[in-house]
Amino acid sequence: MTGIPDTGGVAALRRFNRFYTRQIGVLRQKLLDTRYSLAEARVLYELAHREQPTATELGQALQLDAGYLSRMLRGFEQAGLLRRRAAPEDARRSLLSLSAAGRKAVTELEARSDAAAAALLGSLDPAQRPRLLRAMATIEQLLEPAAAPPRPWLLRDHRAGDMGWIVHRHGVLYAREYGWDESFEALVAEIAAGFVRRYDPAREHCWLAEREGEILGSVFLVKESGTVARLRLLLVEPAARGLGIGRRLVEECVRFARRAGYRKLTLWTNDVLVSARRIYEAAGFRLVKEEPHHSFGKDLVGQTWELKL
Amino acid sequence: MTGIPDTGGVAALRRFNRFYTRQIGVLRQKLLDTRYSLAEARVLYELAHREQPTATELGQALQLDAGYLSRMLRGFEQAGLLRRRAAPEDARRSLLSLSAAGRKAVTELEARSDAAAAALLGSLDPAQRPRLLRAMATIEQLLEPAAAPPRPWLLRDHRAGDMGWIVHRHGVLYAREYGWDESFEALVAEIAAGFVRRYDPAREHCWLAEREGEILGSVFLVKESGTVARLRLLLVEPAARGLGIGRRLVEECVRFARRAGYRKLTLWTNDVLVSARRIYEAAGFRLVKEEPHHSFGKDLVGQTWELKL
DNA sequence: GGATAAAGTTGACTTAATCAATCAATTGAT
DNA sequence: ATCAATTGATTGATTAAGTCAACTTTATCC
Repeated sequence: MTGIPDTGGVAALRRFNRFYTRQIGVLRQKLLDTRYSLAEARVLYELAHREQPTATELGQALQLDAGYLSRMLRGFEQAGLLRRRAAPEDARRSLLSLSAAGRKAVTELEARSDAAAAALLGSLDPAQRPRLLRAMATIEQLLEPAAAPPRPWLLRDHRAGDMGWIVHRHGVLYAREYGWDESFEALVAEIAAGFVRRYDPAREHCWLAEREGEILGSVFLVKESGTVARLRLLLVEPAARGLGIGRRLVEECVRFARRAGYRKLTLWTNDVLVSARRIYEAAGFRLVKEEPHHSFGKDLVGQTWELKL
Repeated sequence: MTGIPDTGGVAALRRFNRFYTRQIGVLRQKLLDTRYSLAEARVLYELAHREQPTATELGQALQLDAGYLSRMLRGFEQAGLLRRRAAPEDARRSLLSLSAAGRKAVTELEARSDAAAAALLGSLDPAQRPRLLRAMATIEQLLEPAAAPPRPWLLRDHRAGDMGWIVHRHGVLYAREYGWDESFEALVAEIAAGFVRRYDPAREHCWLAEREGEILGSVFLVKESGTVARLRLLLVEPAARGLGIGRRLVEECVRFARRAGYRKLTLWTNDVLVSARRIYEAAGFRLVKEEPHHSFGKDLVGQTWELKL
């Protein structure tokens, strides 16, 4: 029965659909005391956000009947909201664009929608707002990955809770991807605790990659000796791989190490971590030592990589 | 400008509303090749899921015009889907209930909705389904806390990633609620790592309270000596307080300690943690020692509590 | 150059939804 | 006990929303 989800999931999904149908109904009410219907408002919105669309284009985007849309557009034109221009290369089509009055109407509608959305958000505990927005982004992303807007990520320094998060994700991901046992998570916890205990801001650093409050990756740079720095615990979330986050984190370490006056940057990893290997190679690291060991419940081959600074 | 959220949030919320309007439109299409409109389908659904409702009750629940609903109900009655019975205590009202044919119609509609929902879920990577459902539950909960269905929680043993999670939440919550610095998070990391390193399953345990994959609380019971056990790192998420999770976690420790043959259960806490104190008192712990100390960037009063087993 | 298709329009129509008026039963105040 | 006010439900009248099919014009493909 693969592909058939459990009944609980179906029921929950349907409940959410009923819930959000009501929710949208409530928001629609706020639109309805304008002179535009929901369909009209959506057409106006699309007109404002597209470059000279054709009627067919709008109809497909909004799943509207061509005849219905045709009349609606004529109405807009008569009301002075819309201008049509024959398409130069195809006289059957008209290129649609809003007039100044049309743009004004859209602006008013947008203001209303903004106000309704802001009211909804405003009614929430500020601490909960990011949770709501993140949940919405998750749903969009899962249901329509292609259309979801690109979300930028950035680097930041560590703060309360980050050490635990790093331990958590190392524990989960290495168990899932390589079957490593709990002793690895314990090791990461010890390293993270040691970092905080002996943290020397001038010579050590921790970076986290974050996207809308969600941590996507992390790395440590710690002092090994006066001239040698060590890169540790490079991690990128599976969902965020391929965005160049790993490369960026390593670059940041190299730059910091240079500036802090280290002569050499070293790191220890294992041969199974192939995508990390590629990042180290690209950053100029050289493999200087390999030796088998038994750790974390597995037979592994440890590798030492170095970069002259 | 408190209460006015940032524009980014408003834009994201509106985008989600547009997105889900389309989403619901797509699902509606699947309903539309039955002989019932969306409004009719919703009325039938409510009829099936309520005990002898009145027309007004339905109208309020679904925000339908009384006249529109009245005609719709007459239609259902003529089609043999609906039976009305005069309310014994108020002859103006009729109690509505589905006939066998009505229940059959609802069953068919439900099957369609189930199929549409299952198809949507089925198109997803199985690993992502819980993420979708959790995101939906989050939205429901945030936007309509009262109506969201109660979600049961349960206790489980620890597994990969849990130690890190526990460190993470301690770090975040004690920083936020009490302003403790990073050395506390480091201490928790050391304790968690030590637990894993020296774990003795017969005499030690870790419990986590979980709700739909989300961790709500945790506690450790560790060996102090042959006859003394120590309760450590009791934590309950702010969003889950008041559900009795803390009490349950402590009870579990006490039960385990008794069964493992310990003579005494001890714990160390700080006087600022007042709600934890109440839990310990209720479980029968006695405060045996208090002493001021300076830790985690604060002046605190440490407390030792004990329970004879 | 003729068949075919696409973009858009129009007429005819059905369904959905709203509003106001109405009626009967009930409630509450005196 | 009586009567105004309220409530539950229905009906008539009307408007808005949406669909379907026929049709015109222009473009495309052999």
